[in-house]
Amino acid sequence: MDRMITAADAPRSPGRPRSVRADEAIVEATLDLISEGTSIEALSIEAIAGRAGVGKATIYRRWPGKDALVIDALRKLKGPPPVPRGESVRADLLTLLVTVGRTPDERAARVMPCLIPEINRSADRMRIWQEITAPRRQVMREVLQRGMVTGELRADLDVEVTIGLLTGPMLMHRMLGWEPEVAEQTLAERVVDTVLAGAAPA
Amino acid sequence: MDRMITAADAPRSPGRPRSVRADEAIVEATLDLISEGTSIEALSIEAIAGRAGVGKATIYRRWPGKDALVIDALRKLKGPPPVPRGESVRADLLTLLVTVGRTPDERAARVMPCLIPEINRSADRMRIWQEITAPRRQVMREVLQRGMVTGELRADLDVEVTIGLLTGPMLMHRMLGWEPEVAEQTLAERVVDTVLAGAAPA
DNA sequence: CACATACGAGACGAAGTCGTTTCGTATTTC
DNA sequence: GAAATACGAAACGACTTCGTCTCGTATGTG
Repeated sequence: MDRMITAADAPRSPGRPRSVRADEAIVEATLDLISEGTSIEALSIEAIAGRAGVGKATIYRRWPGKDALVIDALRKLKGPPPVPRGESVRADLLTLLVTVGRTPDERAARVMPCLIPEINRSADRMRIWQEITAPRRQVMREVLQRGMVTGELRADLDVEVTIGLLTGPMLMHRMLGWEPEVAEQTLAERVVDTVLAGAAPA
Repeated sequence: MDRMITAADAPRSPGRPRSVRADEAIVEATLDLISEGTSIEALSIEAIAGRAGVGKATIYRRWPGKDALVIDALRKLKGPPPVPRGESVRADLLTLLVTVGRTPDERAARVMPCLIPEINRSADRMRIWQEITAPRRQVMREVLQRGMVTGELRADLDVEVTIGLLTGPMLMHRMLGWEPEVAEQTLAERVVDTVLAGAAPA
């Protein structure tokens, strides 16, 4: 994967050092533009430079092209996965569900839908996506496995599919406008409770 | 919504009539390009004309611009929702799930992910999306309600959320590469059975 | 201080796209 | 046969973006 040459790098060479301020301004401008609706394909270096208040050369000095810059910017967007409090499985799942498709950064919710076409354009990018989202799935997996041990969940639960059952509707809600009138907290509760109860008669 | 002026229109005026062959070639070329990964924003009239073997003027004679053409092309892509056979709720749900994100046209599965950013760019487009997908959700809703009557499903089932539980994982699978190693038929069975059984202990 | 490098700004030619218009030709009605 | 309209092809001027390069200036190391 392409890596930028940051202000932090460089073996203390002579001359003026790279501006950390420019580093951040470029990445921020990139994320802003994407989150405002500019598709990655239509994203231009000119626009990024203009938004960042930076010369184009300053960008090309750091990244070989648009794609490498975008990948670096998206890496910056991700935060650590949320840590559930561990009280009950139901409460932990609720905590995780309301953050599906979110990160600490408010722009993430708007950026994510824009990435789906990119993901589907190459197996390589889909792999990158899997790596980024894996830690979050792992957290949910551990909560479910804990529930199977404590008896809060059935012992023969299909854990992987259950992750999909919980996550899928939340993603649909956020990315496809499913059930737009229902608040996220309410939807999360209904999803968890319906998954727990099952559709078959008691 | 903008409408094209088709070969079928025109009150039998004199002069050479519009070529139906060109109509179809333009729409087909548009769908081909989108399904091959060209984002809608990056889609060019030039490329469509070239692919269709048609002059640009022939396109501008029918549609006012790119957006109107794309909307018309997507309309052509949709087919009627599948009709479940009505044997058992479980079998009907399986039938519906394997067609989630599909239509009779093979390209639909590749086109759909490309539309998500467009949907999220305006409330108007999200509404159009809802209208297109509503009939399919309605079919699943009826299957679930039938199951509540026959006793195959619990009487107090949250129908809307259950639709999301069933559909969401299949969409994740298709659009985000979730569980890429699992076959669709197998995944559909596991999803249905896990939803039916529920996660809580028996 | 001398030197090296980065900075923002912008000029550069090449390429692509836009929507319109003009070709010469083809097809249909009256 | 005359008139009307559509056809594919291509040229038009205006615009945007590309990646490179050159300005004059700023900020570091030695």
